[in-house]
Amino acid sequence: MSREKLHTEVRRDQLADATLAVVADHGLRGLSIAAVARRVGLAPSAIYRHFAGKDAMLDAVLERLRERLLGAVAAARAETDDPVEALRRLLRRHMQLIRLNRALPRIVLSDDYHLGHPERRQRLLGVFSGYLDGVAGIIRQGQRRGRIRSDVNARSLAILFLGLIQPAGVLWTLSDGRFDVTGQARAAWPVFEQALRVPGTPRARPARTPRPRRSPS
Amino acid sequence: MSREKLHTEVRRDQLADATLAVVADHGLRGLSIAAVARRVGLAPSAIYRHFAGKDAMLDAVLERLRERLLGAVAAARAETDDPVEALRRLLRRHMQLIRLNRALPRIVLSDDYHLGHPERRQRLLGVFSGYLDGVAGIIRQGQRRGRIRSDVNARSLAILFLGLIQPAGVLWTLSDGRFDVTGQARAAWPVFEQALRVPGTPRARPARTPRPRRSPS
DNA sequence: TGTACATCAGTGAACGCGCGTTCACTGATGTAC
DNA sequence: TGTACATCAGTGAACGCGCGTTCACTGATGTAC
Repeated sequence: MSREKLHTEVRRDQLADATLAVVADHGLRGLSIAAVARRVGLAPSAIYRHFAGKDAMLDAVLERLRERLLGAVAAARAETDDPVEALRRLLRRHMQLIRLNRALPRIVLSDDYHLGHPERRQRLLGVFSGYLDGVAGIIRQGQRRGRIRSDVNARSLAILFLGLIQPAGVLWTLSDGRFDVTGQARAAWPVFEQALRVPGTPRARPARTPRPRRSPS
Repeated sequence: MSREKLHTEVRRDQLADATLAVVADHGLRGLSIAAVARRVGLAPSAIYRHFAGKDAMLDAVLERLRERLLGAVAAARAETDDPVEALRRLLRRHMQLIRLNRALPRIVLSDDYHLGHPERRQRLLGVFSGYLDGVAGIIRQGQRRGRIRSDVNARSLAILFLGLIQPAGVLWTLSDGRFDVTGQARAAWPVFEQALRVPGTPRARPARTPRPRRSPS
């Protein structure tokens, strides 16, 4: 195995990745110090040179997921000025994030991660809040411009947006990747878009950025 | 403690309830034979008079949750003939189910429950499918009657309906009951209703059964 | 450029703990006559 | 209604296992002179 000495910053990164991989393959319950060590070719005791313990390792992993989630929100916002289009892109990005990080739903949805660890639950709630704040921000922008209905508060709509993603993610995980997440997203998006529309507004307003494929209505 | 001898059918029921309670309080990770035994006032070894092992106990618990979930669908269908109203009632019932069975989201969403147990994953997927079939059935009925848009398939809409519930449930669990699930449901429902509407249909068609409160539009 | 020393990422053996499960047993409850 | 026996839900002690963590150690890498 690797056996060679690496600087602790490098190892920490490597170990965080390995942890995500183990969780992706074997779930939180299958996550053990030994499994992570095996994955990078170290003795279990070596882990303690880089993390105070298992808890610290899990904290590092959550931080990593937080960055990626909020990164997706920021990227979607940066790509376009149209709020509705930004949401569509975020949906895409989020689905891709789940497909690439199978550990994401496992950690974010598992109560085992935070039960009995109040500080950790607080942090996880913080990640959710941060994400929802980002989405609500986009929605509020759309409301100010009259593109999105204003009779429902942005936060509730943001949670509804999350509902576009979460069940699909769960089914995808449960079916071991057989469930078609992107297909579901493609089918659900136009429905959500109609739900956002200001009551009385006619059908399709063209988005500011051109769309690649359009599902046949 | 109880110590008295009970017939095994009675004990099995009691133990299944105790298991749900332990999971509600301490999560799947906190679920141990000892904890369940303590809850009903028995010695840990007594459990094995009624279940082959921990796995069998978890199977019984899933069966119980399945009954309650599908029961909610059946009840909602039975109460009204209007498909859209049936969905609204199911939403209510499902939220209540979560509030009363805090173990429900923990078990249904936790990968620890099924990872490494292919048969169990299959069963859990079966519960999901059964629920979604029920919802899709209601939706198809609405589509036939022209109350619900037909340009999106019923299954996708059913998953979207689940999206009304799941994120709320997760936030409720994470926030330890502080998140207002029913409030979210009340806010999200009209949006979902609009999303279902056949494009071009005017605003409010009165439901066949009268509604108690109506959120101010 | 070479030598002496400090630092620090690695190892393997050992620990204590909690947990699921087994087993020989007890004594209350149900049943046959 | 009473007696003898079978059944069966209970007990407590003991087990083996996996896991997180500790600790004395090794030897490679970096640094000071």
